[in-house]
Amino acid sequence: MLLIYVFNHKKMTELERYIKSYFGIVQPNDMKTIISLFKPSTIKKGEYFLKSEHFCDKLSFIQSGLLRMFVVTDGKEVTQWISTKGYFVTDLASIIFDLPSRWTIQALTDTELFTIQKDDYKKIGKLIPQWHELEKLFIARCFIILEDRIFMHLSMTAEERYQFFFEQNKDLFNQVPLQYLASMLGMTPETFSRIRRKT
Amino acid sequence: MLLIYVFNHKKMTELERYIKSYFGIVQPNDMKTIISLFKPSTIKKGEYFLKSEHFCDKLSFIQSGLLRMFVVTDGKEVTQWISTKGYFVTDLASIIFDLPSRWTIQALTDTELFTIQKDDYKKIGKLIPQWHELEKLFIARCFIILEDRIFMHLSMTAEERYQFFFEQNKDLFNQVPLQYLASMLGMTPETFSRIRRKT
DNA sequence: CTGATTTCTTGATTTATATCAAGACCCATC
DNA sequence: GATGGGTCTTGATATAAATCAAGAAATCAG
Repeated sequence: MLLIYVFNHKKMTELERYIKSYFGIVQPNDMKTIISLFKPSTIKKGEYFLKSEHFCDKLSFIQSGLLRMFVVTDGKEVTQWISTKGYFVTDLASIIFDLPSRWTIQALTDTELFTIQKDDYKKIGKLIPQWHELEKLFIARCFIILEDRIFMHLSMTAEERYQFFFEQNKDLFNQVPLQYLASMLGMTPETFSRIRRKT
Repeated sequence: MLLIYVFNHKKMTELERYIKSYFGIVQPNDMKTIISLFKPSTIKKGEYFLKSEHFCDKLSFIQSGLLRMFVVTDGKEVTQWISTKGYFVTDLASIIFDLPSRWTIQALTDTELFTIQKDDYKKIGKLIPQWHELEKLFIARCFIILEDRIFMHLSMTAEERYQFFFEQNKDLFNQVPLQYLASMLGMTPETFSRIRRKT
Protein backbone atom coordinates (compact mmCIF):
# COMPACT_ATOMS: atom_id res chain seq x y z
CA MET A 1 0.00 0.00 0.00
CA LEU A 2 2.77 2.37 0.89
CA LEU A 3 4.54 1.41 -2.29
CA ILE A 4 1.49 2.32 -4.34
CA TYR A 5 1.23 5.60 -2.54
CA VAL A 6 4.80 6.51 -3.27
CA PHE A 7 4.38 5.35 -6.83
CA ASN A 8 1.31 7.49 -7.37
CA HIS A 9 2.81 10.43 -5.65
CA LYS A 10 5.75 10.44 -8.00
CA LYS A 11 3.51 10.21 -11.05
CA MET A 12 1.25 12.94 -9.81
CA THR A 13 4.25 15.17 -9.55
CA GLU A 14 4.79 14.63 -13.22
CA LEU A 15 1.26 15.69 -14.08
CA GLU A 16 1.84 18.73 -11.92
CA ARG A 17 5.03 19.50 -13.77
CA TYR A 18 3.22 19.37 -17.11
CA ILE A 19 0.35 21.50 -15.89
CA LYS A 20 2.85 24.07 -14.72
CA SER A 21 4.66 24.03 -18.03
CA TYR A 22 1.48 24.29 -20.09
CA PHE A 23 -0.52 26.65 -17.92
CA GLY A 24 2.12 28.60 -16.08
CA ILE A 25 2.35 29.20 -12.40
CA VAL A 26 -0.66 28.15 -10.37
CA GLN A 27 -1.08 28.73 -6.64
CA PRO A 28 0.02 25.63 -4.69
CA ASN A 29 -3.44 25.26 -3.22
CA ASP A 30 -5.10 25.51 -6.59
CA MET A 31 -2.68 22.98 -7.97
CA LYS A 32 -3.63 20.62 -5.18
CA THR A 33 -7.28 21.09 -6.05
CA ILE A 34 -6.73 20.43 -9.73
CA ILE A 35 -4.51 17.42 -9.20
CA SER A 36 -6.98 15.87 -6.78
CA LEU A 37 -9.61 15.77 -9.52
CA PHE A 38 -7.46 13.60 -11.80
CA LYS A 39 -7.76 9.86 -11.14
CA PRO A 40 -5.22 7.32 -12.36
CA SER A 41 -6.33 4.62 -14.75
CA THR A 42 -4.84 2.42 -17.43
CA ILE A 43 -5.94 1.33 -20.83
CA LYS A 44 -4.55 -1.68 -22.64
CA LYS A 45 -3.12 -1.81 -26.13
CA GLY A 46 -5.95 -1.89 -28.67
CA GLU A 47 -8.61 -0.66 -26.28
CA TYR A 48 -10.62 2.44 -27.04
CA PHE A 49 -10.35 5.66 -25.13
CA LEU A 50 -13.21 7.12 -27.13
CA LYS A 51 -15.33 6.04 -30.06
CA SER A 52 -16.53 8.44 -32.71
CA GLU A 53 -20.17 9.52 -32.46
CA HIS A 54 -20.04 8.86 -28.72
CA PHE A 55 -19.95 11.70 -26.26
CA CYS A 56 -16.60 12.39 -24.68
CA ASP A 57 -17.08 12.93 -20.98
CA LYS A 58 -13.47 13.05 -19.87
CA LEU A 59 -10.11 14.60 -20.39
CA SER A 60 -6.92 12.65 -19.76
CA PHE A 61 -3.27 13.26 -19.27
CA ILE A 62 -0.95 10.64 -20.72
CA GLN A 63 1.50 9.49 -18.09
CA SER A 64 3.00 6.86 -20.37
CA GLY A 65 2.03 5.15 -23.59
CA LEU A 66 0.55 6.18 -26.91
CA LEU A 67 -2.93 7.03 -28.13
CA ARG A 68 -3.96 7.36 -31.76
CA MET A 69 -6.77 9.63 -32.87
CA PHE A 70 -8.40 8.68 -36.17
CA VAL A 71 -11.51 8.75 -38.32
CA VAL A 72 -12.89 6.08 -40.61
CA THR A 73 -13.99 7.42 -44.02
CA ASP A 74 -14.77 5.30 -47.07
CA GLY A 75 -13.59 2.29 -45.13
CA LYS A 76 -10.20 3.89 -44.62
CA GLU A 77 -8.70 5.02 -41.37
CA VAL A 78 -7.34 8.55 -41.41
CA THR A 79 -5.01 9.18 -38.50
CA GLN A 80 -5.27 12.75 -37.28
CA TRP A 81 -2.75 12.66 -34.48
CA ILE A 82 -0.75 10.46 -32.16
CA SER A 83 -0.43 11.56 -28.56
CA THR A 84 2.43 10.61 -26.30
CA LYS A 85 3.51 11.10 -22.75
CA GLY A 86 2.67 14.58 -21.51
CA TYR A 87 -0.26 15.18 -23.85
CA PHE A 88 -3.78 15.99 -22.78
CA VAL A 89 -6.34 13.97 -24.70
CA THR A 90 -10.02 14.56 -25.32
CA ASP A 91 -12.37 15.62 -28.10
CA LEU A 92 -12.64 19.33 -27.46
CA ALA A 93 -15.82 19.71 -29.50
CA SER A 94 -17.42 16.99 -27.45
CA ILE A 95 -16.34 17.90 -23.95
CA ILE A 96 -16.81 21.64 -24.34
CA PHE A 97 -19.80 21.88 -26.67
CA ASP A 98 -21.52 18.57 -25.94
CA LEU A 99 -21.24 17.41 -29.52
CA PRO A 100 -20.79 13.79 -30.58
CA SER A 101 -17.13 13.01 -30.96
CA ARG A 102 -15.61 13.21 -34.42
CA TRP A 103 -12.63 11.00 -33.61
CA THR A 104 -11.98 7.54 -32.38
CA ILE A 105 -9.12 7.35 -29.93
CA GLN A 106 -7.40 4.02 -29.40
CA ALA A 107 -4.40 2.89 -27.40
CA LEU A 108 -1.37 1.89 -29.46
CA THR A 109 0.34 0.53 -26.35
CA ASP A 110 -0.63 -0.07 -22.76
CA THR A 111 -1.16 3.42 -21.48
CA GLU A 112 -1.25 5.07 -18.06
CA LEU A 113 -3.61 7.98 -17.76
CA PHE A 114 -4.75 10.54 -15.26
CA THR A 115 -8.33 11.29 -16.03
CA ILE A 116 -10.71 14.01 -15.02
CA GLN A 117 -14.42 13.54 -15.61
CA LYS A 118 -16.34 16.19 -17.46
CA ASP A 119 -18.29 17.29 -14.39
CA ASP A 120 -15.11 17.81 -12.43
CA TYR A 121 -13.44 19.44 -15.38
CA LYS A 122 -16.23 21.98 -15.55
CA LYS A 123 -15.85 22.57 -11.83
CA ILE A 124 -12.25 23.73 -12.11
CA GLY A 125 -13.30 27.02 -13.63
CA LYS A 126 -15.49 27.70 -10.62
CA LEU A 127 -12.94 26.63 -8.05
CA ILE A 128 -10.07 28.54 -9.58
CA PRO A 129 -11.01 31.90 -11.06
CA GLN A 130 -7.77 32.18 -12.99
CA TRP A 131 -8.40 28.87 -14.70
CA HIS A 132 -10.34 30.00 -17.75
CA GLU A 133 -7.59 32.41 -18.64
CA LEU A 134 -4.90 29.76 -18.40
CA GLU A 135 -6.98 27.36 -20.40
CA LYS A 136 -7.64 30.03 -23.00
CA LEU A 137 -3.90 30.44 -23.42
CA PHE A 138 -3.43 26.70 -23.62
CA ILE A 139 -6.06 26.31 -26.34
CA ALA A 140 -4.63 29.32 -28.17
CA ARG A 141 -1.28 27.53 -28.22
CA CYS A 142 -2.97 24.47 -29.72
CA PHE A 143 -4.68 26.66 -32.27
CA ILE A 144 -1.37 28.12 -33.37
CA ILE A 145 0.09 24.64 -33.82
CA LEU A 146 -2.79 23.71 -36.08
CA GLU A 147 -2.38 26.88 -38.11
CA ASP A 148 1.20 25.83 -38.76
CA ARG A 149 0.12 22.34 -39.63
CA ILE A 150 -2.32 23.65 -42.23
CA PHE A 151 0.39 25.84 -43.65
CA MET A 152 2.53 22.74 -44.09
CA HIS A 153 -0.18 21.13 -46.17
CA LEU A 154 -0.60 24.23 -48.30
CA SER A 155 3.05 24.75 -49.03
CA MET A 156 5.08 21.55 -48.63
CA THR A 157 5.50 18.34 -50.59
CA ALA A 158 5.09 14.96 -48.95
CA GLU A 159 8.84 14.71 -48.60
CA GLU A 160 9.16 18.10 -46.94
CA ARG A 161 6.38 17.27 -44.49
CA TYR A 162 8.15 14.02 -43.69
CA GLN A 163 11.47 15.76 -43.05
CA PHE A 164 9.95 18.45 -40.91
CA PHE A 165 7.98 16.03 -38.80
CA PHE A 166 10.91 13.66 -38.50
CA GLU A 167 13.17 16.39 -37.13
CA GLN A 168 10.69 17.17 -34.37
CA ASN A 169 9.60 13.62 -33.56
CA LYS A 170 12.49 11.24 -34.21
CA ASP A 171 11.46 9.14 -31.23
CA LEU A 172 7.98 8.34 -32.59
CA PHE A 173 9.47 6.58 -35.62
CA ASN A 174 10.48 3.51 -33.68
CA GLN A 175 7.46 3.45 -31.42
CA VAL A 176 4.44 3.36 -33.70
CA PRO A 177 3.47 1.60 -36.92
CA LEU A 178 4.75 3.85 -39.67
CA GLN A 179 1.52 3.61 -41.64
CA TYR A 180 -0.11 5.80 -38.99
CA LEU A 181 2.57 8.44 -39.31
CA ALA A 182 2.12 8.29 -43.09
CA SER A 183 -1.59 8.89 -42.69
CA MET A 184 -1.24 11.80 -40.30
CA LEU A 185 1.24 13.41 -42.68
CA GLY A 186 -1.20 13.01 -45.54
CA MET A 187 0.47 10.34 -47.65
CA THR A 188 0.23 6.59 -48.29
CA PRO A 189 2.42 4.05 -46.48
CA GLU A 190 4.16 3.33 -49.79
CA THR A 191 5.11 6.94 -50.34
CA PHE A 192 6.24 7.18 -46.74
CA SER A 193 8.40 4.10 -47.15
CA ARG A 194 10.06 5.40 -50.32
CA ILE A 195 10.83 8.75 -48.76
CA ARG A 196 12.25 7.00 -45.75
CA ARG A 197 14.60 4.90 -47.85
CA LYS A 198 15.93 7.92 -49.69
CA THR A 199 16.77 9.94 -46.62
CA MET B 1 -22.25 65.22 -37.20
CA LEU B 2 -25.54 63.72 -36.24
CA LEU B 3 -25.46 61.70 -39.42
CA ILE B 4 -22.10 60.26 -38.49
CA TYR B 5 -23.35 59.44 -35.06
CA VAL B 6 -26.34 57.57 -36.38
CA PHE B 7 -24.18 55.88 -38.94
CA ASN B 8 -21.69 54.68 -36.38
CA HIS B 9 -24.35 53.66 -33.97
CA LYS B 10 -25.91 51.38 -36.53
CA LYS B 11 -22.57 49.80 -37.32
CA MET B 12 -21.68 49.37 -33.71
CA THR B 13 -24.89 47.47 -33.28
CA GLU B 14 -23.63 45.04 -35.85
CA LEU B 15 -20.39 44.45 -33.98
CA GLU B 16 -22.51 43.93 -30.88
CA ARG B 17 -24.64 41.41 -32.70
CA TYR B 18 -21.55 39.45 -33.77
CA ILE B 19 -20.03 39.53 -30.32
CA LYS B 20 -23.27 38.17 -28.95
CA SER B 21 -23.40 35.41 -31.52
CA TYR B 22 -19.76 34.40 -31.01
CA PHE B 23 -19.47 34.86 -27.28
CA GLY B 24 -22.99 34.37 -26.03
CA ILE B 25 -24.93 36.61 -23.76
CA VAL B 26 -22.97 39.39 -22.13
CA GLN B 27 -24.37 41.83 -19.56
CA PRO B 28 -25.54 45.04 -21.27
CA ASN B 29 -23.09 47.08 -19.23
CA ASP B 30 -20.21 44.80 -20.09
CA MET B 31 -21.18 44.95 -23.71
CA LYS B 32 -21.07 48.72 -23.54
CA THR B 33 -17.58 48.53 -22.05
CA ILE B 34 -16.33 46.17 -24.72
CA ILE B 35 -17.87 48.06 -27.61
CA SER B 36 -16.44 51.34 -26.37
CA LEU B 37 -12.92 49.97 -26.73
CA PHE B 38 -13.33 49.30 -30.45
CA LYS B 39 -12.58 52.29 -32.67
CA PRO B 40 -13.71 52.54 -36.29
CA SER B 41 -11.13 52.81 -39.04
CA THR B 42 -10.79 51.99 -42.69
CA ILE B 43 -8.10 50.45 -44.81
CA LYS B 44 -7.88 50.79 -48.56
CA LYS B 45 -7.57 48.04 -51.10
CA GLY B 46 -3.98 46.82 -51.28
CA GLU B 47 -2.96 48.32 -47.94
CA TYR B 48 -1.53 46.15 -45.21
CA PHE B 49 -3.29 45.38 -41.98
CA LEU B 50 -0.21 43.55 -40.73
CA LYS B 51 3.15 42.56 -42.13
CA SER B 52 4.85 39.31 -41.27
CA GLU B 53 7.69 39.55 -38.76
CA HIS B 54 6.09 42.67 -37.31
CA PHE B 55 4.31 42.58 -33.99
CA CYS B 56 0.56 42.60 -34.13
CA ASP B 57 -0.77 45.02 -31.56
CA LYS B 58 -4.43 45.04 -32.47
CA LEU B 59 -7.48 42.93 -33.10
CA SER B 60 -10.12 44.02 -35.59
CA PHE B 61 -13.66 43.21 -36.48
CA ILE B 62 -14.50 43.40 -40.17
CA GLN B 63 -17.54 45.57 -40.69
CA SER B 64 -17.31 45.31 -44.47
CA GLY B 65 -14.67 44.29 -46.98
CA LEU B 66 -12.16 41.50 -47.33
CA LEU B 67 -8.75 40.76 -45.83
CA ARG B 68 -6.34 38.11 -47.05
CA MET B 69 -3.85 36.40 -44.78
CA PHE B 70 -0.79 34.95 -46.49
CA VAL B 71 2.85 33.98 -46.23
CA VAL B 72 5.62 34.34 -48.78
CA THR B 73 7.78 31.22 -49.12
CA ASP B 74 10.23 30.52 -51.93
CA GLY B 75 8.99 33.67 -53.62
CA LYS B 76 5.45 32.31 -53.67
CA GLU B 77 2.48 33.62 -51.77
CA VAL B 78 0.58 31.01 -49.82
CA THR B 79 -2.86 32.23 -48.84
CA GLN B 80 -3.91 30.83 -45.50
CA TRP B 81 -7.34 32.40 -45.18
CA ILE B 82 -9.62 35.14 -46.43
CA SER B 83 -11.71 36.96 -43.85
CA THR B 84 -14.99 38.65 -44.63
CA LYS B 85 -17.59 40.72 -42.86
CA GLY B 86 -18.16 39.48 -39.32
CA TYR B 87 -14.69 38.01 -38.83
CA PHE B 88 -12.25 38.97 -36.13
CA VAL B 89 -8.75 39.42 -37.49
CA THR B 90 -5.37 39.35 -35.77
CA ASP B 91 -2.34 37.12 -35.45
CA LEU B 92 -3.14 35.22 -32.30
CA ALA B 93 0.44 34.14 -31.72
CA SER B 94 1.53 37.74 -31.90
CA ILE B 95 -1.15 39.47 -29.86
CA ILE B 96 -1.35 36.83 -27.13
CA PHE B 97 2.23 35.62 -26.88
CA ASP B 98 4.10 38.67 -28.15
CA LEU B 99 5.68 36.76 -31.00
CA PRO B 100 6.51 38.26 -34.40
CA SER B 101 3.64 37.72 -36.77
CA ARG B 102 3.80 34.76 -39.11
CA TRP B 103 1.30 36.19 -41.61
CA THR B 104 0.93 39.20 -43.75
CA ILE B 105 -2.61 40.52 -43.84
CA GLN B 106 -3.65 42.73 -46.73
CA ALA B 107 -6.91 44.32 -47.81
CA LEU B 108 -8.44 42.83 -50.96
CA THR B 109 -11.02 45.64 -51.05
CA ASP B 110 -11.59 48.85 -49.16
CA THR B 111 -12.45 47.60 -45.72
CA GLU B 112 -14.22 49.04 -42.68
CA LEU B 113 -12.90 47.82 -39.37
CA PHE B 114 -13.55 48.21 -35.69
CA THR B 115 -10.24 47.89 -33.99
CA ILE B 116 -9.18 47.35 -30.43
CA GLN B 117 -5.58 48.01 -29.45
CA LYS B 118 -3.63 45.31 -27.66
CA ASP B 119 -3.52 47.22 -24.40
CA ASP B 120 -7.27 47.67 -24.38
CA TYR B 121 -7.78 44.11 -25.49
CA LYS B 122 -5.79 42.90 -22.51
CA LYS B 123 -7.88 45.14 -20.27
CA ILE B 124 -11.15 43.43 -21.17
CA GLY B 125 -10.27 40.40 -19.12
CA LYS B 126 -9.80 42.58 -16.07
CA LEU B 127 -12.94 44.63 -16.61
CA ILE B 128 -15.19 41.66 -17.29
CA PRO B 129 -14.40 38.60 -15.22
CA GLN B 130 -16.45 36.34 -17.46
CA TRP B 131 -14.47 37.39 -20.52
CA HIS B 132 -11.67 34.83 -20.43
CA GLU B 133 -14.19 32.04 -20.37
CA LEU B 134 -16.10 33.39 -23.35
CA GLU B 135 -12.90 33.94 -25.22
CA LYS B 136 -11.74 30.44 -24.36
CA LEU B 137 -14.90 29.07 -25.92
CA PHE B 138 -14.44 31.27 -28.96
CA ILE B 139 -10.87 30.10 -29.52
CA ALA B 140 -11.94 26.52 -28.93
CA ARG B 141 -14.47 26.94 -31.72
CA CYS B 142 -11.70 28.20 -33.99
CA PHE B 143 -9.52 25.26 -32.99
CA ILE B 144 -12.25 22.83 -33.98
CA ILE B 145 -12.61 24.47 -37.38
CA LEU B 146 -8.89 24.03 -37.98
CA GLU B 147 -9.02 20.38 -36.92
CA ASP B 148 -11.64 19.85 -39.59
CA ARG B 149 -9.60 21.72 -42.12
CA ILE B 150 -6.60 19.49 -41.48
CA PHE B 151 -8.80 16.44 -41.82
CA MET B 152 -9.84 17.73 -45.25
CA HIS B 153 -6.23 17.83 -46.33
CA LEU B 154 -5.57 14.34 -45.02
CA SER B 155 -8.57 12.70 -46.64
CA MET B 156 -9.83 14.67 -49.62
CA THR B 157 -8.67 15.28 -53.18
CA ALA B 158 -8.32 18.79 -54.59
CA GLU B 159 -11.72 18.42 -56.22
CA GLU B 160 -13.42 17.34 -53.02
CA ARG B 161 -11.90 20.23 -51.11
CA TYR B 162 -13.10 22.57 -53.82
CA GLN B 163 -16.65 21.24 -53.67
CA PHE B 164 -16.83 21.33 -49.93
CA PHE B 165 -15.54 24.87 -49.70
CA PHE B 166 -17.73 26.03 -52.56
CA GLU B 167 -20.86 24.77 -50.83
CA GLN B 168 -20.06 26.79 -47.72
CA ASN B 169 -18.73 29.92 -49.40
CA LYS B 170 -20.46 30.42 -52.74
CA ASP B 171 -20.44 34.18 -52.24
CA LEU B 172 -16.64 34.42 -52.02
CA PHE B 173 -16.24 33.05 -55.54
CA ASN B 174 -17.29 36.27 -57.21
CA GLN B 175 -15.62 38.58 -54.73
CA VAL B 176 -11.97 37.58 -54.66
CA PRO B 177 -9.34 36.57 -57.22
CA LEU B 178 -9.74 32.85 -57.59
CA GLN B 179 -6.01 32.24 -57.40
CA TYR B 180 -6.21 33.07 -53.70
CA LEU B 181 -8.97 30.57 -53.13
CA ALA B 182 -6.90 28.01 -55.03
CA SER B 183 -3.96 28.67 -52.77
CA MET B 184 -5.91 28.44 -49.54
CA LEU B 185 -7.38 25.14 -50.71
CA GLY B 186 -3.91 23.82 -51.46
CA MET B 187 -3.88 23.69 -55.25
CA THR B 188 -2.61 25.73 -58.20
CA PRO B 189 -4.79 28.24 -60.04
CA GLU B 190 -4.73 25.96 -63.08
CA THR B 191 -6.06 23.00 -61.17
CA PHE B 192 -8.67 25.22 -59.58
CA SER B 193 -9.76 26.49 -62.96
CA ARG B 194 -10.10 23.01 -64.44
CA ILE B 195 -12.15 21.80 -61.51
CA ARG B 196 -14.34 24.84 -61.81
CA ARG B 197 -15.05 24.19 -65.47
CA LYS B 198 -16.02 20.59 -64.81
CA THR B 199 -18.52 21.35 -62.09
C1' DC C 1 -13.47 54.61 -74.46
C1' DT C 2 -8.80 52.69 -74.75
C1' DG C 3 -4.65 50.70 -73.58
C1' DA C 4 -2.33 48.39 -69.82
C1' DT C 5 -2.47 45.08 -66.14
C1' DT C 6 -4.00 41.53 -63.92
C1' DT C 7 -6.45 37.37 -63.76
C1' DC C 8 -8.26 33.29 -65.79
C1' DT C 9 -8.35 29.48 -69.00
C1' DT C 10 -6.59 25.96 -71.94
C1' DG C 11 -3.40 22.59 -73.86
C1' DA C 12 0.90 19.95 -73.68
C1' DT C 13 4.01 17.95 -70.75
C1' DT C 14 6.27 16.56 -66.49
C1' DT C 15 6.33 15.21 -61.84
C1' DA C 16 4.51 13.63 -57.53
C1' DT C 17 1.82 10.58 -55.44
C1' DA C 18 -1.68 6.76 -55.30
C1' DT C 19 -2.88 2.23 -56.38
C1' DC C 20 -2.24 -2.58 -57.03
C1' DA C 21 0.21 -6.66 -56.24
C1' DA C 22 3.76 -9.48 -54.46
C1' DG C 23 7.10 -10.66 -51.49
C1' DA C 24 10.13 -9.76 -47.27
C1' DC C 25 10.53 -8.83 -42.66
C1' DC C 26 9.39 -8.91 -37.91
C1' DC C 27 8.10 -10.69 -33.77
C1' DA C 28 4.84 -12.96 -30.67
C1' DT C 29 3.16 -17.51 -29.65
C1' DC C 30 2.90 -22.22 -29.55
C1' DG D 1 12.40 -22.97 -34.53
C1' DA D 2 8.06 -23.15 -37.16
C1' DT D 3 3.59 -20.65 -37.89
C1' DG D 4 0.93 -16.81 -38.66
C1' DG D 5 -0.65 -12.06 -38.46
C1' DG D 6 0.58 -7.72 -39.00
C1' DT D 7 3.76 -4.46 -41.10
C1' DC D 8 7.02 -2.71 -44.35
C1' DT D 9 9.21 -2.55 -48.83
C1' DT D 10 9.59 -2.76 -53.69
C1' DG D 11 8.28 -2.62 -58.51
C1' DA D 12 5.00 -1.69 -62.21
C1' DT D 13 1.45 1.12 -63.47
C1' DA D 14 -2.25 4.59 -63.20
C1' DT D 15 -3.88 8.97 -61.77
C1' DA D 16 -3.84 13.51 -59.84
C1' DA D 17 -1.89 17.62 -59.80
C1' DA D 18 2.06 20.83 -60.98
C1' DT D 19 4.49 23.26 -64.36
C1' DC D 20 5.22 25.75 -68.50
C1' DA D 21 3.56 28.54 -72.08
C1' DA D 22 0.31 31.08 -74.61
C1' DG D 23 -3.71 33.35 -75.36
C1' DA D 24 -8.46 35.15 -73.73
C1' DA D 25 -11.09 37.61 -70.62
C1' DA D 26 -11.82 40.80 -67.14
C1' DT D 27 -10.56 44.87 -64.59
C1' DC D 28 -8.49 49.23 -63.89
C1' DA D 29 -6.48 53.86 -64.78
C1' DG D 30 -6.28 57.70 -67.42
